[in-house]
Amino acid sequence: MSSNHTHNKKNQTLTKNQRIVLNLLQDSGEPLKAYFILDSLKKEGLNSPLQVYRALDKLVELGKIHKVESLNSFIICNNSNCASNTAFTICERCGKVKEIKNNNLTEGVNELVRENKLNITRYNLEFYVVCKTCKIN
Amino acid sequence: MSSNHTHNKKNQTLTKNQRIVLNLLQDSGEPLKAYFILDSLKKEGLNSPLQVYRALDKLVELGKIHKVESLNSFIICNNSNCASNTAFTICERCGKVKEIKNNNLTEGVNELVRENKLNITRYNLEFYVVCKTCKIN
DNA sequence: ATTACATACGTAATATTATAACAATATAAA
DNA sequence: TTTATATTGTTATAATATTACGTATGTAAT
Ligand SMILES: [Zn+2]
Ligand SMILES: [Zn+2]
Ligand SMILES: [Zn+2]
Ligand SMILES: [Zn+2]
Repeated sequence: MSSNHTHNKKNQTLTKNQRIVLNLLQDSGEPLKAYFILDSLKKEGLNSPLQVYRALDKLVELGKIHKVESLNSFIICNNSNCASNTAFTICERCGKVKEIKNNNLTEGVNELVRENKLNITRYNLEFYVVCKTCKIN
Repeated sequence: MSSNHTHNKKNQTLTKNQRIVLNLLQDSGEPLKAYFILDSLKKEGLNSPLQVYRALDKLVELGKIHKVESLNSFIICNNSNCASNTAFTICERCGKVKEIKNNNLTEGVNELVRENKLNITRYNLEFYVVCKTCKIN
């Protein structure tokens, strides 16, 4: 069923619950809310919020997903190695979220952190935008 | 009672509920949670969550306070004119929150936004740190 | 094999954070 | 004054997240 087979390689160390939650986020690509995940995975055997939250916590810890704080949502990591540092653009009109990849912005932030001697352990940056699609309309 | 008199000048356009919520945040200086604010202001006549949330919403809109998204908390604006752009450091050990003022960092972020041609309407930056006090211990 | 330890699981209950819906009142324009 | 807009008060409810408790499973040391 579904697309489990496409992800087995990467997710082999995960438990069943962690795997099915990750797969859902992977297949969606959008930020999803915990209770939406719960509803979506009832058929896979998830019955309680805690099962979802525990899986989400673990996946966040592993850096495989991120929490979009201002949306109370979780999204698949679109980056190979952002560890616990995250940067997103969030469209104010359509809600579309994009993880900002290894580009000038994240490099620049690192520089700023160095310059300002901030003893940063991690950061979460949320940029609210009007995306290209919404700009046209 | 309390310290209303010290803030009247600034807060004259505000309604009663907005004023007492703002005063509490002003006097505290720390991020406070909505239900803590509610409990604290029962004696001032606030009875329901909605009264607090409505005041908070308005104050955020006016830029007088900010929401610290990852803490579900609200903090007085420590800056004259950050409008809707915010940047905080949050100590991972003691929870202390500082709003980053008009310094290299915020200027640098603005520059990055320009360089990357991001069509930003506003941003919220949360830097997790170990503060000086916690670093020593 | 047995013990100890850490991690994960399942379930129920509860806590925390936030909004919907509706009637009333105040404030500001027109 | 009439009309529109914003704010209030109250009750109920929705949405988000954690505590508590007992069980199971895997791993490593004895
Ligand atoms: Zn990522
Ligand atoms: Zn959009
Ligand atoms: Zn501010
Ligand atoms: Zn600290």
